Amino acid sequence: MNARDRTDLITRYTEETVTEEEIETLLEEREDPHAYIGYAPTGEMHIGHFTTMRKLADFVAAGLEVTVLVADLHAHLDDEKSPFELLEARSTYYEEAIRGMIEAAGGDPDDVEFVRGTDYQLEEPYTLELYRLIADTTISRAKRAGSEVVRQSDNPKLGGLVYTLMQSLDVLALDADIAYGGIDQRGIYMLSRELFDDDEKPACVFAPLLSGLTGGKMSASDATSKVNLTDSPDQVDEKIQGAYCPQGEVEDNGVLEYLEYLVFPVFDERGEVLTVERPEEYGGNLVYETYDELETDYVSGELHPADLKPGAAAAISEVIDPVRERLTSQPDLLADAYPDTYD
RNA sequence: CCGCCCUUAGCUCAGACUGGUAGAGCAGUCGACUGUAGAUCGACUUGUCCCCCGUUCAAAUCGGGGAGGGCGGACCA
Repeated sequence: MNARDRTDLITRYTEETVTEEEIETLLEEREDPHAYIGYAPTGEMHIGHFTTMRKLADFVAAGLEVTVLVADLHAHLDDEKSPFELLEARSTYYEEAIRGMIEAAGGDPDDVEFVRGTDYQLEEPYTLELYRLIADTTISRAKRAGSEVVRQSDNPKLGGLVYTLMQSLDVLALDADIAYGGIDQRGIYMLSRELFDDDEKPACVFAPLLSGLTGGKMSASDATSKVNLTDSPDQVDEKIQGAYCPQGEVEDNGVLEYLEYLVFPVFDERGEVLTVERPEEYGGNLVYETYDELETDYVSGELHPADLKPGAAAAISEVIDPVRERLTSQPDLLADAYPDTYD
């Protein structure tokens, strides 16, 4: 693969790349540039995480060295979302879930290096650099950078601001050439690019954030707005059945987005196609090899939501199935990480 | 260290002055209408009124103590 093809692979199904030229140049000059994604082990992982993780298989295929940072300290710094005592259990669960997602997406988890925040964030040179950033950055600048990521409240703690600076610094600490994450991470990595020299600042790749199933954004606090990795086929079916899904409309349509960014990319990797069962009275079954074909039928009205939903639910279940199996076969993982939910 | 304010449904809050079986909006659940969902109607559900003690026939409400949160003052060789 040449640099151009590798760049295309790295940037496909993404929301934004900063900048494509930088990435192509990087690939021309270096054999195996280094990409990283960080996750704070807070709440249970869901289908939105899966669409983001799927890309790591593309990264590996494009010849990037890939690191996943399990940012344990960040999970506590962001409004104490994870209690200090649970950081270890949640980090273990996150790593296992992420391995499962990479494998389900057709990648080999062993091609990815896992790092914990506490592996390097508690000592020099990291701490010293962090203090310099703290001294150098205004409160309003840090607040703006982290506003889409850090939990907002009337009485925010300092943790949220330190969180933002730490994540900006992680790029350097991990020696990453490319910072990857959801588009919500944009502000933080733009701060990174602003703070550091040209030869240190990261190129960025951002994944789209999928709409929630209830219309609008996916919400951590609303179980019906998203499919969890451990949802049974029946639960998935129930959630998709209840999803906001206006006929012919693509806007804010979580069901279609799940298909575009998760189901079809994974099916493509596995060599599968999507079958939509439809009663004879409405024209009989349909088979789709690509998302574009499906969207065209949906927009034209040929494909009705009531027929799409069961087919989409089955396909989603099929995609998350290996991850669900992996997690439910180790019940202690979730029980230890979320004792209040699984007692 | 001192002073003041706040704590009521999943969320935002009213009710407290003047004690009498705890409310609204949003959210949620269920029906109707759609070949899905939403929207729109219709119905329904929701409580340790932060905790303890006291006064009273009766306390979310009054008094005392405590916890958590917020704001301000003072100190600053």
